[in-house]
Amino acid sequence: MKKTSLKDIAQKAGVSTALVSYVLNGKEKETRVGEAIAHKIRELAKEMNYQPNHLAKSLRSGKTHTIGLIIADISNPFFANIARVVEDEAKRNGYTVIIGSCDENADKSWDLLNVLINRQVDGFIIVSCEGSENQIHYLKERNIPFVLLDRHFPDIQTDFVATNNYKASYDAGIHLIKGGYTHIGLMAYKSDMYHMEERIRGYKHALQDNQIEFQSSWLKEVQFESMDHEVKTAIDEILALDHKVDALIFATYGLAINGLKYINELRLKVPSDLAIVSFGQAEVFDLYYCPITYMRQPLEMLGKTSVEYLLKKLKNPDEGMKQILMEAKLIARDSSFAKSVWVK
Amino acid sequence: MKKTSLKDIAQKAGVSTALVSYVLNGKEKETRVGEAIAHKIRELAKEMNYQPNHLAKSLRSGKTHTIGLIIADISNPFFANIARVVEDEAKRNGYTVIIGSCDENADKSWDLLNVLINRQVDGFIIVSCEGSENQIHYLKERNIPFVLLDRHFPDIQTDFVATNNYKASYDAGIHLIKGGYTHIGLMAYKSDMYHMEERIRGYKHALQDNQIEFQSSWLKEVQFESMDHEVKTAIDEILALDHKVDALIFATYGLAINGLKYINELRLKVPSDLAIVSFGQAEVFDLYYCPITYMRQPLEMLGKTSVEYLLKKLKNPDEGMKQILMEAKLIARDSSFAKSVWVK
DNA sequence: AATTGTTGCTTAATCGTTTAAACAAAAAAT
DNA sequence: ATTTTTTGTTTAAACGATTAAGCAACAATT
Repeated sequence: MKKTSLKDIAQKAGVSTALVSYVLNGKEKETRVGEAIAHKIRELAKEMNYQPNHLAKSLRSGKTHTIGLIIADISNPFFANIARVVEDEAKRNGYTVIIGSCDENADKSWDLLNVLINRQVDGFIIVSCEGSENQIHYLKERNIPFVLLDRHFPDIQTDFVATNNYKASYDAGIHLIKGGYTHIGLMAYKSDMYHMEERIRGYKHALQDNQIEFQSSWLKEVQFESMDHEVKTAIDEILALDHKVDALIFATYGLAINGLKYINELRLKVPSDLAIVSFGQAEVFDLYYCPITYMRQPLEMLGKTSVEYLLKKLKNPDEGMKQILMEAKLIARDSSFAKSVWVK
Repeated sequence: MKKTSLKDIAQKAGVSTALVSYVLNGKEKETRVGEAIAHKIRELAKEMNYQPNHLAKSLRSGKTHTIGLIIADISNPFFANIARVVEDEAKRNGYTVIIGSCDENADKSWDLLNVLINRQVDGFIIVSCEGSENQIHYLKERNIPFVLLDRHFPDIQTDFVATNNYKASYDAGIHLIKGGYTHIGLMAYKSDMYHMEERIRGYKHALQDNQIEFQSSWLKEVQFESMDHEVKTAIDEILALDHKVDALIFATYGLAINGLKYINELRLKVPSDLAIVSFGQAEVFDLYYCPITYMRQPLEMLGKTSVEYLLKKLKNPDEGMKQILMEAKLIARDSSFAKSVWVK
């Protein structure tokens, strides 16, 4: 049983395919299709369960109503959730999303980009990974519409939707300082990505603005690929210091998970031995015996806005560049409970 | 700058599009294309950065090299991970995956199915949700290839790849019994789905085979939609019983997360107050102060095999039905530490 | 009565491929 | 020298839709 096509309907109705197309696309008025025949066509279409062939439509129109979503790391629940938001929002607008994760690997990202371009996606939403600047330039050159999500490149003029990472990190620092912590560490990725630099910058400024001198031994930058054991070493180190750290900020979800596991192994008490604030968000943080304070990023808004920007651009390619930084919100939990209260 | 098409190359080379197509598809031998011209075409293609238009190819061939993956609940990390496996395996075989989550809702599943059918996916891999039997019948009637993943319907003859849930649940029970636990509860979803029934059946048999009389008050079936608070009530109840439960099996990841959070709130000690074994798997279970014993399902194998089955079916639609049940493996951790050891 | 306008429909090109069939020229066999 | 075979290439239809342009038939206007 083959799928019914316009032609099948046309044949059965004894008219040309043009008429059928007009009617089923609601163009009967403009194109002056006869009342009676229009009715008949609609009947037949329903009867024969006509479903238009997207491929043919797309080939003709040059629009696939498909968005390519390239995500740096889909195993991170923050990104997984944002992907869901993007998918839902796109669906609400009649778009389908094809998702790909490049696992923080620029080569993989290239492959994905090409596969999706060949699939004629109308545009991209991209959570960039390190070393993928050339890909952004490529898209710009080829005039393929795209919006950067969560991470962007300050040196490249693009549309983007991201979090104010400087501010978020600054706030995290301030929160701990206000809580009476004075030796505050930051665990981040070793990376040239702007969002990571911003998180480091915000952290440093928070210390500086409160007359705490930043110690370079407090900042631990670990490699994404060898996170598992580098995190352990880093924690060992910051705890062995003279000016031993009493609070630690994790700059990403992955670091937090690894770090907390190890802190568990060490039988350290949070927050008395070590206070914690983390980026990223996941129900997981509630599972820890002591709920984890974290920076809540406006996940829904980020996802929705990125779709909105992209769709606007698809409708009107000449629209101006859109850039927005959204604020994260600190969710205070027990893991950063004020030292001033429980000390003494 | 428009994309280069076959025609563009043909023009520049001064030949017909047919030749170009033959050469670029490696059919030069069968179709006897001249050595020289073939070379020239290949050169030009590279030079002009030719990328075939997938839409046109698909329209012509009737094959999109795209798989629709419908997942009951993508926010469950087990499913999220299996989705990644499916995606990777498909990519390795030159297929693209379009993922949709129906959030355990049969209507949403219908929508997804239709969207994807209109997009002309070649076939489906489906993690079914409750009440979606009609959709399976629909696919069978329309002769659209598909493979059920993780969940299947015993009353409908289909290809499927799933876990032996009966055995897994039985093993979970046996493990606890051997550990000296005698009052064992099971928290499951209220559902007609076969995989859930099997998990209940396995649990009951484990008790029965060890002369423990099953108490209906030990089995808690909660609604997926109102899981948050129903789980709490359920835990309250099984702890208030005369024959109070000393161990609890969570039949899914979502139940475990909610349950463990609440157990934390109650300040119950695992495993001394309550031992835990859970289905589902996630790094999260390591984060709990007391690592959680769980049934590891062969995630990689499940995903890969489902792709393999589907692709085989796409190549040869008449191939026989393939069904396989894989075994889960119990990963013993502290949360189910043998009572016989710590109780004097 | 000739012109113009309106209505209702068909024709045919197009999107970018694939591929069976046709064709012409050269080479081989009779 | 004619026929057959081989070789290299082109033609054109097809996939399933959209849509500008064309064409009758009839009605309305001059």
